Amino acid sequence: MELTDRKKRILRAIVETYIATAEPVGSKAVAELSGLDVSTATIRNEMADLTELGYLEQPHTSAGRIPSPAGYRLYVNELMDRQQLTIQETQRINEALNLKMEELDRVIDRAGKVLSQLSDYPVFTMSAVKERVTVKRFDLLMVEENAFIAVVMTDNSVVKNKLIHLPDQLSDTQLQLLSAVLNNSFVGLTREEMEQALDKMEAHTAPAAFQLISLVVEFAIEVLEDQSQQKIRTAGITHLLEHPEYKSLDKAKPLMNYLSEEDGATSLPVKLDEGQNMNILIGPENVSEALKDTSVIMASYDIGDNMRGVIGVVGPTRMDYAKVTARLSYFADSLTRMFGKELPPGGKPEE
Amino acid sequence: MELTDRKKRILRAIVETYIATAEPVGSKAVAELSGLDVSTATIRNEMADLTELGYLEQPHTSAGRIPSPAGYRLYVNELMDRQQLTIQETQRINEALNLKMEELDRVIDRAGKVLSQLSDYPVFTMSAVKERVTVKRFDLLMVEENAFIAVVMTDNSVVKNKLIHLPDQLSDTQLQLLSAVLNNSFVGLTREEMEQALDKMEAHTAPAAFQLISLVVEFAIEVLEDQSQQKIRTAGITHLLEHPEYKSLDKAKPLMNYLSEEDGATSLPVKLDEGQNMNILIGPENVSEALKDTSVIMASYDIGDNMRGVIGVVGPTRMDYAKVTARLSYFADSLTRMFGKELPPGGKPEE
DNA sequence: CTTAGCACTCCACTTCCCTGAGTGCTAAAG
DNA sequence: CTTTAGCACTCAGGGAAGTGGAGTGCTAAG
Repeated sequence: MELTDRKKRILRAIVETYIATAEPVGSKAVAELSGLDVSTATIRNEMADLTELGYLEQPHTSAGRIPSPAGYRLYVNELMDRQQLTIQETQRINEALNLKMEELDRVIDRAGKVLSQLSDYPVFTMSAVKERVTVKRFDLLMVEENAFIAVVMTDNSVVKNKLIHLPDQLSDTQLQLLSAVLNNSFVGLTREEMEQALDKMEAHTAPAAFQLISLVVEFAIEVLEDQSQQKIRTAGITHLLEHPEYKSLDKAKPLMNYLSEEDGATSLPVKLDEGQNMNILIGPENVSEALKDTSVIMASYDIGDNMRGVIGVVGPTRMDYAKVTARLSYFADSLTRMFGKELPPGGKPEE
Repeated sequence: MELTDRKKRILRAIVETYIATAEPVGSKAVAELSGLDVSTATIRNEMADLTELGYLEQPHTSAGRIPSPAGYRLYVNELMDRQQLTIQETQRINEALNLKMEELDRVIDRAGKVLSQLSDYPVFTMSAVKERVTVKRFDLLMVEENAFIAVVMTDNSVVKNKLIHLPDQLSDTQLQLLSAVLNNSFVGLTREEMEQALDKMEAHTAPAAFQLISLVVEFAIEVLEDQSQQKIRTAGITHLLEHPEYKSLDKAKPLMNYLSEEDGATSLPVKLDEGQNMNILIGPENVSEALKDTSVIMASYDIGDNMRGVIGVVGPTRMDYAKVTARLSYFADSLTRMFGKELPPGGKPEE
């Protein structure tokens, strides 16, 4: 059954006041704020209906109402105004992103921090993943007789290096030979394939040579592992403490721990279906126990080469959805615009 | 004036019980715990003396006593037992450090985390600095016609690379030429010297070539900057919340913010005089306002090549100094042993 | 269907009191 | 001169009781 327009306006007024004040909303407040020209008694009747329908909750008999998760859901789906960003905010974002166009990771880290400041909530970022990452080429650079630098470049254009010390001396020719072996046998392989190839090679290779090869290949494997790992970082956890629902430490502590422990954050619900680029999880919709009273808003950004990342905001269910989604989507779009292919026209902040 | 032995035992008992319980200590508790066979009245007299001398404080008339900063100072200087680590703990530390002997930064990061878990306090780490860092050599690797990898190796054996895209195509010969210029003119220079050399070169070099050179040199400058910067990281800030002095959020928030904002942490009092390898700052001895009710224990570790880092623990003045110093010094020693030259015999965990 | 009125509920806050741990002082004992 | 016992005093913390007020649900009238 569809709600009447008046019920919607009442629900909306309740959600928004509750978001702003964090306190149960009574019929009087609704009468004033909803813009409806009816008495509090009428409002009370409507509120009783809405409670009946499961959109509102009552902490105790004589308190006002607060939105239920279903109420929030309805709000974000239908009722919410899409907020605009101020010019200062867009500037701030742009500065944060443009800043020297450093490495991807660092830009995203910084993006997380700024977003956290703008939204007053903690933010998590997940750097992009690709299904199949392989090594594109190996380079070896002699440094001293017993040390060289191994440079590994992956097919998503990440370059990593490592200084490798050797027990024995090594000639230039040997190094070139090594380079040839590596580039012939280990290019284009994924991590697992490399491990297999290495195992197979062990049988018919001289131990000394094999040791040398595996030194470099193991480094390459590490690099690939690192690439395919979903690295989740969080920023601005302390913002939690600013919100009244985390005034009691007993409430704040578990969530803060969950977010600050890497392991915890790893299980963040960073599923984002293909095509969809913004997702809101309200309270109990979260799988993880620690997030039961928490909402998560996340957006994805596209990076070239099949890569995709997620950036998201964590806050109490009474989170300012309108404000956060506006900022978040602008961020995600900016990241996409910055790293990825062209954005289809229309994907601008003014949604 | 020297304190009598009995006064010292009483002070010590008070400090230790207060550390354990976080509550003012009364004469009765002292009588039982100090091991002295005297009445509470005698203890009271002594405690009155100690208060007079400034070693103890009284939150209000009829509460027990708590140690003053001077009392803590005396405790850490003279009274404190040097704690031993359990075997499990040393194992834990060793695992954390050995783990794959990754990059310096990561090892230290991880060390910070484990230390924070072991001590239940937040930990900060500062990576090492060297006075004069220069580039030891440049290497350039062609990737495509319009892109190459620049590899920069500094004299403290740090290797960084960057993928550089070009507007135009570049031949192998040109690349070799570029490499020669770089290795001839910019090796052995510090950041500032490089900037000067680059300026001077601009006058008598073809614009196209100069642009190419400066692309790489600017990257090298970034690398050096990065090296000479004191990078401070913190770990385990949420541990603060476990301690009763930060039960009220008003207390916890400023300190947490101070620690989690990079800028704030930068001003941490990481001075450590040469030769000294453990330092304790108690409450008001800290310069920064946010640390006034906070103690900082820090230890330095040596890394080869004139480099030195600091790792430290932040906690309430009522922090378990004995426990923390034991763990901290073992950590610092392990880091030194791992990266640096041999430790002089005797620098073992047992003080 | 809307509204005014009214009795009722219950949280949040204040006030008050009380308890108990701890103190300082004094006077006696060693 | 030091130690001890005794005692009156202080004060934070916690519970009990009381109160105000916001909000509700119901009823009856417009």
